Amino acid sequence: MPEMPEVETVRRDLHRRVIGRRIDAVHATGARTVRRTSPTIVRDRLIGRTITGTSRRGKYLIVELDDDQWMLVHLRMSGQLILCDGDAPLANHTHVRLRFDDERELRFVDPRTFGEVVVVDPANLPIEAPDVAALGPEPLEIERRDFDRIIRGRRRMLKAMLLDQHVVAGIGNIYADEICHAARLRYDRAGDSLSTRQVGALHNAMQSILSAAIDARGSTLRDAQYVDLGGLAGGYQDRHAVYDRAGLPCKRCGRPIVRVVGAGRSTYFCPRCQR
DNA sequence: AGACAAGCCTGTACGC
DNA sequence: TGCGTACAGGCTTGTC
Repeated sequence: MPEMPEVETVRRDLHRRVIGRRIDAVHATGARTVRRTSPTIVRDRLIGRTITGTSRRGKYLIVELDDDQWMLVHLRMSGQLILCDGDAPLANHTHVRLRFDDERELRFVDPRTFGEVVVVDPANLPIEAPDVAALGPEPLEIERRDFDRIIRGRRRMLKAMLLDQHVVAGIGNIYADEICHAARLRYDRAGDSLSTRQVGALHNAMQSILSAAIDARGSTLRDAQYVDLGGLAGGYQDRHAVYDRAGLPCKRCGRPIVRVVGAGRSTYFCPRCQR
């Protein structure tokens, strides 16, 4: 499940390996993947373009083109970006292929087809990609004071706010649970019940967990949905303190981790460490 | 064989 | 009434 650390890992790989490459051919065969526009539009906007940079907003990967357009990629649950030789065998569920001038290909592979690829004019972002324009601040950039104001100004559950891309952009189910555990706060604490000190701990946990996850090249779970640009797994899953560890001992206190289900999603936490 | 994994949007219902 | 909030449903396929 690619979240911000996984997307950032792919972005950094991409940045090192495709800057300056020209797109000579485009195969956009997965209509659902390019649903925001169409296969024809995606192809026409990409052919002949040279990649000039990369960036990221939340879980959106941004590939910057020489005509100032952006190719936006969202991996959602099962999307993968793979860079390989143009003659490498095609994986199942390959929906978009960009052939570069050096014969390599960037491929978007996505079994569940929740992910998407779209080419937009960033000057028209609120029109062409309103969801991207509406994203909240980056979790590694937001100041403690601003974070405090947002979190403590609402009654909502802590985890719901961490997951809300308008509040802070890039956190998903795995890191939300890990951050709450590191901050020693229950997932269901109401924002306005937290002290300044507790939100400070949350801010610190958010930045340290996400930074450590980026350093470890992200989390690859048993289903191996997330791999990096070269198809390799990340390393942060071995350091998860709570996620997918129901019944296993808490790494801090030794008591069993509990799994609860709310709104159709699993939450893992330690009832002793998190209050 | 069916539960489960989950991001994100939409629609709906609820409580204060 | 209205706002903020919570959650089910929809979309999807591979895995256990």
